[in-house]
Amino acid sequence: MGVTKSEIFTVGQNEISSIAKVLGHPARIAILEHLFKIDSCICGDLVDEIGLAQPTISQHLKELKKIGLIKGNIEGTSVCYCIDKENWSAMKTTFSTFLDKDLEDTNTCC
Amino acid sequence: MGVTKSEIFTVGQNEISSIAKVLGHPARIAILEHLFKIDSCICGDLVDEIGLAQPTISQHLKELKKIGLIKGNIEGTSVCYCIDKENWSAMKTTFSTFLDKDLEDTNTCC
DNA sequence: TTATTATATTGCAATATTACGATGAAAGGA
DNA sequence: TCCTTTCATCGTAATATTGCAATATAATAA
Repeated sequence: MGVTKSEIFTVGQNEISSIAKVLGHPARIAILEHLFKIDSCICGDLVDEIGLAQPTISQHLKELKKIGLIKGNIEGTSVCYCIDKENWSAMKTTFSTFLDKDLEDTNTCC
Repeated sequence: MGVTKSEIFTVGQNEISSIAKVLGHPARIAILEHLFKIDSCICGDLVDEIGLAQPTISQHLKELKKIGLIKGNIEGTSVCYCIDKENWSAMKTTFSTFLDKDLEDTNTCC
């Protein structure tokens, strides 16, 4: 089927998994790391930097943009992509809350 | 093609994306949350709890086990699955390092 | 206007993922 | 032994993802 049954899960579970899904590709991690590193970017740089074809990079940028982790400003014929720091922080909070679940309990079993 | 070109990315990028990919499904988030909540579990519980067919749950458990986030102990006819806390901590560290990249620089552009 | 540059979109092929019915395997109970 | 319970695996259908060539679009330059 290939279709995730999102409707049977909570909003929170879908939110976390949606973020994780977007982060679940090395090209998108590489893009984000590069954007953090130079703190401003145009798409052409990324094509050279990462080594995938231009349409492929464009597609990955679209995914990152869709969940709001990056934003792009048109500057002449090129586009300046950068991290959306506000959304990045919000995402980090959401994700960290999930990651820190191991701190909440002290029981042990196996 | 559907094939990720892992070889052009760094070990770190592949590591982070691999973890994220596994967390990129709400059923697996739900499983982890449930395991944290009751801190011990058998697979049957998860089938009732989550609402997917038993083979589907089993498949998701396999994915989680493959990257080491959970472990399973056979107990009679059932299996006791639980979080592998050591690996969970290691994963959290890896992931947090990536998430905290926004703290490393102060420049702004867009 | 025409050409150039930079990025987005379309279309498609290859492969991966999700889900589940059917079946298998292993342990315990009757 | 045979049955039941519990979970894993197999096989398969439907859909999603990845990647790229070709093409479209938009802005600027000549």
